[in-house]
Amino acid sequence: MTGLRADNLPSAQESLAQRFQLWTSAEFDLAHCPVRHILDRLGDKWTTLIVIVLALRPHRFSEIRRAIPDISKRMLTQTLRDLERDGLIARRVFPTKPPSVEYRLTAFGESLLEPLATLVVWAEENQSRIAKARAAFDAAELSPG
Amino acid sequence: MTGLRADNLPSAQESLAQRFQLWTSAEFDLAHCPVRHILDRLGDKWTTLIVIVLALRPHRFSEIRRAIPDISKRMLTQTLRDLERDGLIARRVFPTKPPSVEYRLTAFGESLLEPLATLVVWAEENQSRIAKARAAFDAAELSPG
DNA sequence: CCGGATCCTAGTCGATACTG
DNA sequence: CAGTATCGACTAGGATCCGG
Repeated sequence: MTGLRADNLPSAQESLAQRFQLWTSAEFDLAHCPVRHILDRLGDKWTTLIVIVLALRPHRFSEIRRAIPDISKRMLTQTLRDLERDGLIARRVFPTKPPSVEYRLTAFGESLLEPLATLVVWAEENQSRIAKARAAFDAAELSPG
Repeated sequence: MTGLRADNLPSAQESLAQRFQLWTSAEFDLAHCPVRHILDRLGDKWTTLIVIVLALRPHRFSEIRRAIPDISKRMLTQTLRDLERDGLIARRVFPTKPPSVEYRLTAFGESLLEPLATLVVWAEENQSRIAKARAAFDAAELSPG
């Protein structure tokens, strides 16, 4: 407790730091932590977007492409398969002609929505602040040369 | 409202879907959305880990390296600079000899902790479930093939 | 001790063409 | 419509050497 920097932190944040503490303790191998794999996956270029699109309602393959215009078929296929593999989305084929395939979040996938929304909301609320910080930083780098 | 798939969603999740709905509306350009840049940054290989380490207390450069054994100097330097540029961490140089440099979260950086923790906790709680889903999926791929 | 500069490899992703 | 296969560009990131 005393080892933590709790000077100006509300107590909620302090317990949060303790939570991370467990996480970084020696018995926990940060280098090979399975949580890292999950975060890597979530952090990849398309996963989050696709999950958000499917959060609205089930979509067909082409619908997702239209919703995310700059994704290629290749990446869409691949990311959908990864998400299916992880049990976050379900794939359902209708034997129509031409065939159609529907993707939807599983209940498990829906459980990810709330944590994800927390982060997205933070990003939304702070994007201008980050943009300003970047501009200020870049400007400061040039003047004192 | 009726367009949403609210069949088996608790109402909290429903409003969450509506939140995403705004986000994906036509006026909002998903392809060039600034939020994507932020999530990309957060999702990169090292950012999250470094933020978590600094959440515990300020660290010196070498301390962070020890906390995250498999990061290279190159990537640590680069990621720290990016985080500083975004205003999430502060860099302080002590003119000792040899010099030492301390990194700590800014107040802004601390505001990221809670959303981040939400996601990390989810990942922690569900890692075994994902591992099982992957194993099942991979097994199913081989047998009917 | 901190970290910049350079070189180089390995994985990632987009474009294109093709299948069922 | 919903993919698969192949190729080539791009880049993240590790190794190494060097400077303050």
